[in-house]
Amino acid sequence: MAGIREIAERAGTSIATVSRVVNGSGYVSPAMRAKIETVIAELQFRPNAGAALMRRGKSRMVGVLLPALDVKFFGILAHVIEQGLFARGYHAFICCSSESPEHEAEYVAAMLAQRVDGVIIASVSAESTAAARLVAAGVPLVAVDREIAGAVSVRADHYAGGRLMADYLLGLGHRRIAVVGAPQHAMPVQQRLAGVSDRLAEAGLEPVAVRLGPRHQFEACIEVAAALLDTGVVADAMVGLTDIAALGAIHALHAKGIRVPEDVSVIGFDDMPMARYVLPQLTTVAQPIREIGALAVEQMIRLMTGAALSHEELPALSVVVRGTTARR
Amino acid sequence: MAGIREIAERAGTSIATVSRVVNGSGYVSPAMRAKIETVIAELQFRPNAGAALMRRGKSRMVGVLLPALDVKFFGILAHVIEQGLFARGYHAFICCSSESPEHEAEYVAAMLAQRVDGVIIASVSAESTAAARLVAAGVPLVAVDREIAGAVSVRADHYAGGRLMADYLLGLGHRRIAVVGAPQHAMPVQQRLAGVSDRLAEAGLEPVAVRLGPRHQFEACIEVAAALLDTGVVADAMVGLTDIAALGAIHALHAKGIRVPEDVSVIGFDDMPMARYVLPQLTTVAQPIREIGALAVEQMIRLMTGAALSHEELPALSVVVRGTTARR
DNA sequence: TTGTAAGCGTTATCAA
DNA sequence: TTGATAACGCTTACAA
Repeated sequence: MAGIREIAERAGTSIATVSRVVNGSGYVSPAMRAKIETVIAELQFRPNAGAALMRRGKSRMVGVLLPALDVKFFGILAHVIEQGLFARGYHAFICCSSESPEHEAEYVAAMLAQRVDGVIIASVSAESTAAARLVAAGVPLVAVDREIAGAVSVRADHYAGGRLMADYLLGLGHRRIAVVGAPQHAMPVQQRLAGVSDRLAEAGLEPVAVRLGPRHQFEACIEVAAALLDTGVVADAMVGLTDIAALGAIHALHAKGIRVPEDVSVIGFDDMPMARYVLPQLTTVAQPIREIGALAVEQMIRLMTGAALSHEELPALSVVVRGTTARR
Repeated sequence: MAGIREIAERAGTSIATVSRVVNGSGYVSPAMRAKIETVIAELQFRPNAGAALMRRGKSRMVGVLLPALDVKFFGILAHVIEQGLFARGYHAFICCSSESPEHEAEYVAAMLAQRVDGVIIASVSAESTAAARLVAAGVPLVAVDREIAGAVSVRADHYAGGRLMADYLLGLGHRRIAVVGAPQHAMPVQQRLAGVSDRLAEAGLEPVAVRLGPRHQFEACIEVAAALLDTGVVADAMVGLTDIAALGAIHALHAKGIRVPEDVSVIGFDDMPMARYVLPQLTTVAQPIREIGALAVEQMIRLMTGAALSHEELPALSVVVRGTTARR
């Protein structure tokens, strides 16, 4: 496999000049550049990232650690982050831990070995040591959608979002409000729940029922909502702490012959594409996920370049009114 | 930053032995191993992947090139492939081209520079040169969901799937069948369409209307279906060449006050989670996406290890009957 | 504008 | 079971 040395020989120049051409650094005369580029193409030269990394000590790569890729939220996040990083001249090293600590540990080791310039980490399980190891290694760290000790954090104000959901339902005249959600251990979910409860308390109310499931999966969410309904509680509105949970509630309601929104209003959270798939379309609180991803990249760049962190506020959450809510 | 040399010094041994411990290769006495591991932990030693790559010439990494990560199909695929690769001792280098040739070219270069042991490439735009460059570089290549010259291909039989859709509708007594889909340039979509048309032809029929949109996005799909409906064609069943397209058809139908499945039956293709979100839930042809991902990994392993390729048949496609189809 | 030369941190071969 | 040593291919001062 042709190396820089062979290129230099054939082009009648030195390896230093070839390196300059390959990296676009330093001065090279147009004639020389053209000649070298020709030889590079001829010999199908492919630079060796290992050698470059060894010399440079850094890789212009940013690790992106996510718990899953088959979950829409993370898929979108990965996409936005990749775009942002690319635009700034960095490559994304996307890793998904698949909820497995073993995977996670191995990918963290791989990132460290790869000498990534930083890591953007999205809501990994609480008992994971990934963040700690990264911090210990002195790698710039940006947490997305959760807080991590020693790391900059970028996330929506889930508590405010919870208040918003309750507020909107209250404004519609609903008083008997039930809440369903999952996964129960997720911090954002708990914060939204707290927001809902607090806002209701201010109105002298409390949820008529709360039910959180362990798994954030459609079928499981339907079951959680069905179980709640089976207790016989009477609600005139239901809060889904995520869009999936709201969709689960709608299906559970439907199975019982209860109409949405005529009998019961339903509101979700996230505004993922799925919110628009149901009929009627789901009213939900939109989470500015793309802005979150973009801001995470921006903070990472600042961290890596030593610039001051921005204290920019996240775009506000907002209720997207669609068809599953109605005045009481 | 501590290197293997320093570790050796502090442990009172040679770098060769340290290397053996780090890589778990060769013989090292338990006592020596313990001592070295202690020092490694103390100094927070992190191996340098660049140096290792330079020496070894390969990275035990497999590139995974996808057009997007925020599309459910690819998210699931990436997830399955990552899992399979991990289980075989390889790391996945997941790259998404974001539909941009520029991104794609750069990631291909990065993969080449990284000396990946192989690349699994999923349906990238036809005019991309990615596959060609990879083939030229002699990198083992497995194409998923599309065919690429010079590469092993793993994909569902979309043509058969198309026939299956038509077949099922025909069996229900439908005769006036319209077809909508997107993106029109995608080979799988065209193959499904061919399957539908051929099966109808065997029954002496042809689609009452066909409409393909350029973008596979929910809103765009609704518009495509609405435009088809606006022409005034009378159909008693609609085929969505993807689940999204089918969902778009349902929404367009709904907007016109046409009931599903009472007035018009709708069938989709893929069986993504979204098929279950709508009410009634979508009847669709299930694509064995997880098996496809797993098989792609298996073929890649065989390619890399020089084993014979398997000629295993893909699990058959099947109609998942849910609520959007009814007897005429 | 181009060339010289000194490593970078490993792995693997061979010898002990 | 361990050690010495020679690459691996590149970047980057510094010199010319």
